[in-house]
Amino acid sequence: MRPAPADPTARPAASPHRAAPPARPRRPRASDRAPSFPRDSRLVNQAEALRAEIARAARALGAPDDSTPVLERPRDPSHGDWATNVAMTLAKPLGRKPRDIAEALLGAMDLPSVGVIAADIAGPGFLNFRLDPGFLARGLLPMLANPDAWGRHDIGHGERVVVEFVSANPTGPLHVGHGRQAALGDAISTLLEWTGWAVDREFYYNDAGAQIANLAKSTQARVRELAGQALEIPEGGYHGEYIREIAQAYIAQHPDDAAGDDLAAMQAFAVAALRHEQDLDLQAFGVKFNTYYLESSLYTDGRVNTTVDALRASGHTYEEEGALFLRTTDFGDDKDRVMKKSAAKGGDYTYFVPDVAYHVTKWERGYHRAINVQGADHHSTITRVRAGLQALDIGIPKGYPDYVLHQMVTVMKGGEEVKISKRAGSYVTVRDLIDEVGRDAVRYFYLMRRGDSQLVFDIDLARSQSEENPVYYVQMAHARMSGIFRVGEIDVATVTGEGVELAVLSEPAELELIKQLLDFPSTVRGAAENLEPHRVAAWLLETARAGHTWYHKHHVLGEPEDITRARLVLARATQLGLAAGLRILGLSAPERM
RNA sequence: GCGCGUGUAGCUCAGUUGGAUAGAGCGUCUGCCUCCGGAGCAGAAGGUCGCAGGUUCGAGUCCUGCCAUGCGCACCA
Repeated sequence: MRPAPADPTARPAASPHRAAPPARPRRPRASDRAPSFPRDSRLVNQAEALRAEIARAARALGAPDDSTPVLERPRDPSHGDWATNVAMTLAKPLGRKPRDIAEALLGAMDLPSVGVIAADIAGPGFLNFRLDPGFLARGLLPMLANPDAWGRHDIGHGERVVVEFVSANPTGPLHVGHGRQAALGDAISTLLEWTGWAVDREFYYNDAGAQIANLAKSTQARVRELAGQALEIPEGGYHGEYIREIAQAYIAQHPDDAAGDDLAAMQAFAVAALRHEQDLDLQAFGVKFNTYYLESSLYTDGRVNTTVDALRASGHTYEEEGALFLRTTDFGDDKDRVMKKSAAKGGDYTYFVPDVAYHVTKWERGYHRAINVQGADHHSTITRVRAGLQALDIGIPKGYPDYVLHQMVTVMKGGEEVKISKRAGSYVTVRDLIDEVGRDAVRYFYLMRRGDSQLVFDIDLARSQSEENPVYYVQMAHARMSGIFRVGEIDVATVTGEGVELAVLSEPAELELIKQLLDFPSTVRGAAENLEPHRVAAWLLETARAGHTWYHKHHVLGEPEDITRARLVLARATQLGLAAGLRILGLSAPERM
């Protein structure tokens, strides 16, 4: 069992005691994004260079300084490598026809300096650019020179953010919904790290309250059953097989209480056993948390009481029929919520009160951004927790914390829905999935869809080792690229691209692959800003496809030397790109399969 | 009834923050195996983007109203 709770002072905040810090926007929005164009020569890639040049020309024509040229890769290759719609968007502010503006822009741009070899005006005013192949391929060089930096951004400026996920009650093994949270939370955390945030992954244990009491009574029922009494699992208790195992272990270690009279001891024992079990589940899944926070500690250290007192003082509470209410309707809820039950109902605090106290600690621990990953069935907590934080009026911004909700998971096997697990009884566990299909496949399947669509986990597909399984398809692409260096006995460290004529990478499949790889940084950025790891999964699949296509069509080894040298650069870049994407999602990048 | 989601190819899903002829995988059909790994590749068919309005140069994407569907709406957590 871990020492609990996480020591809030273990990692000093930047300024934990600053009074009422300025509110931070919850997340960058399109409208917040500074239309900044790098003006130095160390541009991230060609796209940025081209964008900057378009912006420069646009300003020269009198466009407002904050106009942001949108650059995109046309679906139709005949439209060039990059296209922009600035001429259309500038039509109104400049009071000119889009096509006229497009023409003027072309005249004002220094095309060769950004690698453009052909540009034309199409349709209502699109500007299409075709890049010099060699110029395009040189965009891969920074990747080879510094693989660890490729795709990273500094959006967070090192600010601290806490991502809370899984946060299961220690009342049973983790179920498939927790698994989705684990995969999502871990990938979102990694994405935030890649974009310049100082991330802490936190697990909040609901180890207090009614569910834990139920756990204790369920354990007691099993202990007594083992002592020869009739089994009487209490209402709302836990029926899973694992409770019996815990009871057996309890009796073995507490021979003096074979009758099951010490409820407190059984509770402590069961919680410890299940926390250990959940740790093993997470270990099997490869998810690590920096901090664990125990709900029970909020009671023992007085934070719950402090929070309740502060809420009372805020004037947003009232008593009715012996219960204490928080007037959450002051903050957009549709009805007020009970904070403290009436004496007749036991007089306990309802669950969201410690939750509010807990989120106060997040703020006080210096996290001015907090993200909670939860199942959609916990949706109703959002309004309550936020209302509580607002009622306290201690400078916490309105949208704090941020929530990423995911929809339910159903598991399919043999064309039928799987609903039960042997050990847990009433639900399928993460461990069941990992045992069936392996960690990598579980992670990928969890992450390949948007969180807010329901997920059907197809065990048969996930365990199939063929091209129809996207995990194998992606990992195979990486293994193939690795295989080139293995077979050619080439040390990848020698593949730097320096002095290599990359213009020979002119085959359509090569250009396609290069452009796909160059998309990686913006994919990472978009995925991080929107907290949507599935974008990386989609990128991986497309990149793998482009890689397989290229690999099949063109040989790297055994070609004329200049071609081999250039293609080794592309193979290395593909290998690195795939490995980076896989790493973000928490998957391995095997060298051979 | 109210709140939050979701409705896109036969199936499972993307859709670059409003762009050009809506994409991918699987499935189906047609081809291709002496190759750095065929655990692969090339191609084809397949769509009134739930329905109806609206906003504008332009809508799968934004707005409104319906329809279907998932979750939630406790002095449970």
